[in-house]
Amino acid sequence: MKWSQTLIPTLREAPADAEIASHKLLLRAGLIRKLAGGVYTFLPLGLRALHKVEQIVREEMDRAGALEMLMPALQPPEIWQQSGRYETAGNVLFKLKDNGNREWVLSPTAEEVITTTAASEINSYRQLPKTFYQISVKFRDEIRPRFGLMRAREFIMKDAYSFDVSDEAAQVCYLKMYDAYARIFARCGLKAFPVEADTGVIGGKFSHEFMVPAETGENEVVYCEACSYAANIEKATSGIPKTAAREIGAALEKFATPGVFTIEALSKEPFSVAANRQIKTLVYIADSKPVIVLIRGDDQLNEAKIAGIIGTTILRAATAEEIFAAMGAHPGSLGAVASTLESQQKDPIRRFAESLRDAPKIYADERLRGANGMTTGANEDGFHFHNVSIERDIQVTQWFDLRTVTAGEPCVKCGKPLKIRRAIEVGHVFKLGTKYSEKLGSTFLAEDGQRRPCIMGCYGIGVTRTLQAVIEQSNDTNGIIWPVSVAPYTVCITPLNVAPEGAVMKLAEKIYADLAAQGVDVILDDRDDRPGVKFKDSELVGFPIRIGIGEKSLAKGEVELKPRAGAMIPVKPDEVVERVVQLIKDSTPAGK
RNA sequence: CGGAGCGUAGCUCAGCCUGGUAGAGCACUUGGUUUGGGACCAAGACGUCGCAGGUUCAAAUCCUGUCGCUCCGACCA
Repeated sequence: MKWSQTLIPTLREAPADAEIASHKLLLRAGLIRKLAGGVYTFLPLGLRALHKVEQIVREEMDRAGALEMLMPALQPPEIWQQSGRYETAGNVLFKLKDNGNREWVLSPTAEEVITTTAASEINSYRQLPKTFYQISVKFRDEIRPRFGLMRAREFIMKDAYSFDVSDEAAQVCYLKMYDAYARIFARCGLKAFPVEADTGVIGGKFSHEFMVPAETGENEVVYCEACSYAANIEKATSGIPKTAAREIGAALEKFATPGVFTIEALSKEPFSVAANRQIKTLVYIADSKPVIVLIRGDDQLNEAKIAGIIGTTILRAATAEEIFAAMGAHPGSLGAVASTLESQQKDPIRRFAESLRDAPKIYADERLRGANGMTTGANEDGFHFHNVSIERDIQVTQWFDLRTVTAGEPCVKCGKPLKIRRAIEVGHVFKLGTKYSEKLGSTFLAEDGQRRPCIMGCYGIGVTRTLQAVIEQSNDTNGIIWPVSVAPYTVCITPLNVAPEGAVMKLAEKIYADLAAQGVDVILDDRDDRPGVKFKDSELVGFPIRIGIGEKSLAKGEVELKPRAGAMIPVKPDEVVERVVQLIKDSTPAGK
């Protein structure tokens, strides 16, 4: 490609709405342009890079035996109602109406469609196992799109779905995909690592996310350097000890705490109750019903955990008004001690609470199990209790691990201190089980004559996000540093004098033709611009290899081979093609 | 959904407080000079000052509404 023939609108300055390095570089290097919030056009150069990522994904999916297909992005809402996700994923579903007022949804993933297809086309164990995938545009109604392609309303995702006859067979599929993912990210030049993950909206039993470490990532990962443990913070647990029991079994003691509404205030004079001897009482609204969550005063609730336990995504903190209606006291004085909770809730003015048939469920963190001598709100404004024994005084519905792990806690596997770092989620693999196959009727007749639901798995890769993650992980002050595997062009030839009959341009044209003949993706910067402009642009765009040709070096019988991330190598003109081909070979990971 | 900020040339922004002829740099066009790290000179083109309404003799500027964008928050009672 000749530079003058394509469109590479580089910018000296980044648009003001770009925050992170990769987003700025995508815009400055002329790869994408924003059409609206979270909606982007891929310009020619950006599309080339995107296609390279897609091709790597395609090759590895094919290698793993998955079958490519293409499903509609525009989908009828009925199948979403059937799976139950019309409600549970409702906050991210784009919904629209056609001119006949019929409703449609724009697909964020395609479990419903593929399961519907499998239901009608797969009927026998003889047809299994099967894994299908597609690379297509997806939609999410993001509350707050940001960081360019990282969190967009419209994006490209590879989604794959496996159908198996048994858990054992599904496990084989899962591992195959897991391996394929490791290969894909390695080929993209990404340092991605798998972590245990929460299953979120998709649902299912078991999952891993593939994470790219980055300060600007929107996820936090808990990991152990001593052993293999790594988990999304939404899922992570630690070996932190339970609250130490105290010897005494003293009776409840109510005391006045006027103006004290925080854990911190209660930990100071004159009360001096350490945060780790307090019980924090939180109220959430899950599917429009209040639930009470208890956690130790010095711990943080992990909302993803409680949402997972209740099995809803429609979970939010209750407002002060809702809390008073449900509890009969205001935040800061709440408590779940049985007697007070009951008396407050029975108060006739608590209409909201009365409208609920059942008392709110009380979920407590495991770390509080067996705790006594604790302090918590009396569920009466301005009062707290001392000497609370949680098992004696509070009717806990169920115990769970609900707290958020913090750095330095002992690893749940090996006991060494855990670390936490930020990361970008680029891939996600799930074991789905029969959640969708049961609801949408994807069953098969087994060898024994029994009809059973398929065991499913699903596997996603954010293709556009992966592209941006590559840039986020590989750039410097001058611009992008593309790995060869996803660079829009591998080689940029930069003649410093573009006079058509000059020796410089003639040599440039020859090297260009020779490289192209070798199958190298090469671009020739034939613009009649000053050298500085051309050098800056080639570094901003980040081509892995630049071949500089100018009168000065040519007089010495040399051209300049400049790897984007390395030092300049003088090379004889008739050796340059060979050297370039070798460089490309050296920088391509084995196994391709 | 709550709070804050911003919408002026393709991009970065000034002008707004204190109402009175629409600005700069970069980019773009033409001519000339220059030519190994984002050149220089000259001439030029590019704006319903987000949109709608109001106040006023007069609105980019003040007021109201609206749309869009950005940031913070929407666990830590």
